[in-house]
Amino acid sequence: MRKPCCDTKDMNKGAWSKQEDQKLIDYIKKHGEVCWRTLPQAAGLLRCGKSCRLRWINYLRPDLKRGNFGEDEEDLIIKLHALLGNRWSLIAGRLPGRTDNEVKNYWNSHIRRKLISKGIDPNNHRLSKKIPTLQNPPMSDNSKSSDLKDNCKNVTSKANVDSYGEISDAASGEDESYALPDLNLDLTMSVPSASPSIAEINLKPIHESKSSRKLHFASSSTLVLFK
DNA sequence: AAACGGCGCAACCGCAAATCT
DNA sequence: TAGATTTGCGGTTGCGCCGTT
Repeated sequence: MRKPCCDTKDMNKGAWSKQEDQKLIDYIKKHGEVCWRTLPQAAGLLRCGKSCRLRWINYLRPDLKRGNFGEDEEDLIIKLHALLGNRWSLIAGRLPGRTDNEVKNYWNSHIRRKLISKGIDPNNHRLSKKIPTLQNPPMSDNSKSSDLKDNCKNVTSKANVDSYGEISDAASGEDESYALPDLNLDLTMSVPSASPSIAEINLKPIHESKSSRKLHFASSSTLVLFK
């Protein structure tokens, strides 16, 4: 069994003090984002490395934007979530100055509720109750729904697009066509020979995220991409 | 003015992926 | 190549703030 990342005894937990923040900032300014495991001791902090990393990434980093999300950012989050599901770090990677935690919180506290109130299932971006007419779109803010609708206009004939501009959750694993918004993502695709039934899609966020994770799709699913 | 409830944000936890030895 | 260690991610929780009753 692997030991925990740090001894919890003798470690501070909970909210960070100004002094702790300053110590962390000073240390990283001087040495850069080095080994998080050893950083706390070297910086004179009674925190575990994980906690330091989180504090730096989510709060102290100088390039963070903070403040309210703009309408365009919100729109982009919705589109990216439709494409990527709950892959917050990838979504945040497309939003300069935003962190995965921030995006996740914003989704859960604002967007999710908003979509639900408009009768849209936030998990798969489908209408959870059918709203029949185009004349009465489900969103009170028409610009958003029409944005998504516009993005689905160019879909090939395989995609089913309803009055909302329905988008399936790519991560849901459902055997259906996917109508994806035009996101200009850097996508490369390969089919590993060892597992011909699975296609691997490498998602490389353009904005600064170091890691690129692989999404696995059943090959029976059809991806419909926009030009 | 006090109590209560909802909301938003920061931080923690557990797990998996990536990297190192 | 396998096991150990570190890093990163997503889900969840806890707490403070603010509006309502």
